[in-house]
Amino acid sequence: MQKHQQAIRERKKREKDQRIQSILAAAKQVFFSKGYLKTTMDEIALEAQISKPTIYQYFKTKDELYSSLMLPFLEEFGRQFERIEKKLTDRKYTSGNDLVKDLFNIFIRSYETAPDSLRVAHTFFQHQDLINELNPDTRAAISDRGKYDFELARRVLQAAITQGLLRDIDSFALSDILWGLFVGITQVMDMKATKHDQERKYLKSTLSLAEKLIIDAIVLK
Amino acid sequence: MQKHQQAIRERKKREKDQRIQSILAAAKQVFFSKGYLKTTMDEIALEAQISKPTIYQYFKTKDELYSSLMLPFLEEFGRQFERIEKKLTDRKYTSGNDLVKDLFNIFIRSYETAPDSLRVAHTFFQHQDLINELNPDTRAAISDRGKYDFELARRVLQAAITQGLLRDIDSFALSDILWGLFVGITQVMDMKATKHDQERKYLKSTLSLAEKLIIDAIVLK
DNA sequence: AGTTAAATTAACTAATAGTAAATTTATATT
DNA sequence: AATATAAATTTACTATTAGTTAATTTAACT
Repeated sequence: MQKHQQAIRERKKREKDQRIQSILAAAKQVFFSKGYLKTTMDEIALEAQISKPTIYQYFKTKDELYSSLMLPFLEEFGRQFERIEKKLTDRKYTSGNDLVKDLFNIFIRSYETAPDSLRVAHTFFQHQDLINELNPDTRAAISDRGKYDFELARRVLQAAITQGLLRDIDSFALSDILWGLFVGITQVMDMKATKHDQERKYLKSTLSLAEKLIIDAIVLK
Repeated sequence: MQKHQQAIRERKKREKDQRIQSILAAAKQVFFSKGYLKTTMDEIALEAQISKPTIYQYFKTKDELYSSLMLPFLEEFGRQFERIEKKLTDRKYTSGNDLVKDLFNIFIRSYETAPDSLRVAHTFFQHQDLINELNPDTRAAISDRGKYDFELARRVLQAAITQGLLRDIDSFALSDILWGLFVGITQVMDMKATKHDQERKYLKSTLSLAEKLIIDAIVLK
C-alpha cells in the first residue's frame, strides 16, 4: 500500500518540522532574554523539554541555531518590498512622499511587531565572522536572502526614480543609506532604551523625524 | 629620602601602564584578526608574552578587556566634537554646510584611521548585556564617556540651530539620527566589504552622498 | 644578608559546546 | 504476534576555555 507509507512519511515530516519549530521557539525565548553569550545549549534544551543532542540533530552549532532565527525576519522584509514593488509597477504612487512613508513603515512595523528579530538582524550586520562559520546551507540561505532583500530594495528605489517620484540619485548608495539609517537608529535607540514604553514612543518620533528629513532630501517636487 | 621613593613609585606606575598598554595591543591584534568569540585569553597572553593570570591582574574579564579597547575611540570622538564646539562659539562657521561637512569628517576620518575601533563601537551598541556585566569602574568609564559624547554632539547641533545655521529641528532626535546614520552605514558597508580598497572608496562615496542629502535636509538656506 | 610586599606564573576548577555510543521508539516484515 | 530494522532520542562522555588558587619569583626596604 503506497498511500499508507506516503501518509506516514508526511506525518513524520510534520512532526520533524514541529520539533524544529519548538526548538526555535525555545531558542528565541532564551536567547532574547539572556543574550547570545550567556545562553547555554543545555538551557535551550531544558526550555524545549528535550535533551541537548536532539538540538544538534537539527542544528549543527549554536551559531547556526541563533542565525536561523533571522531567516523569517528577512523573508518578511522581502514580502513587504515585493508588495511595494507591485504597487509601483501598478502606478499606484502619485508622489514620492507616499512611497518613502511606505518604506519607513516596513521598518517601523518590523520593529514594533518583532523587535527581537531586529536584534538578530543587527548580529547579521555585525558578526560577519560568525556567519562565515555556519554550515554552507544555512549560510547560503541567510546570505542569499539578505542579498535578495538588498537588491529588491534597490530595484524599488530605481523604479521610483525612473517614474520621477524621487530625485535622480545613485540607487545603490541610496539603498545602503536608507538601510543603514534604519539599522543604525534602532541600534542607537536600543542602546539607550530601558524597555519602557516611553522609550519606544521616542524611537517612533525619532524615526518620524528621519522620515521627514529623507523626504525633504530625496523626493522630487 | 622622600625623593628616591617618589621616583621609584613613578617608575612603577610607568611600568604598570606599559604592561596594560602591551596587553591592550596584544588584545587588539588578536580580537580584530579572529573576532571576539574565537579569541582566547591564552592566545592574547601568548601574543603579549605573559601568562594568562597576569592579564586578569589588570582586567577582570574578557569582556572588560574587549570593552577597554573602545575608550580611546570614544575619547577621540569627544575631542573632535569639542574642537567643533569651540569653532562654533568663536563664530567661525558662516554656513551650516561647512558644519555638517566637519561633522561627517569626524566619522569618516575615524573610520579611515581606526576602522577597528569602530567595530568595537558596534559591539558597544549591540551587546548591551555584555556592557552591563562589566566591573563598575570600566562600565562607568565607557558609559559615561559615551553619554558625554552624545550630549556634546547634541549641544553642538543645538548651538548651530540657535546660530541659524541649521533648521529648527529637535536636537536630541537629530543627534540620534546622525549618529545612527553613520553607525548604520559603516556597518552595512562592513558587511559587504571584503577589505579591498575598492570597497573603501565605495564607502566614502556613499558617505559623501549621505552628507549631501543631510545638508539638503537640515541646513538652513 | 634578611624581610616584606608585589607581581607573576604553574597548576588547577568549573562551565559549556559538541560527540559517541547506548537506548528507546516506531515502522516494516515474516 | 513476534522479530528485525531504521530513526529519533538520550546518557555519558571529551575538549576547550574563562577564571582562580596557591606557590614562586622579583624587587624594594631595613
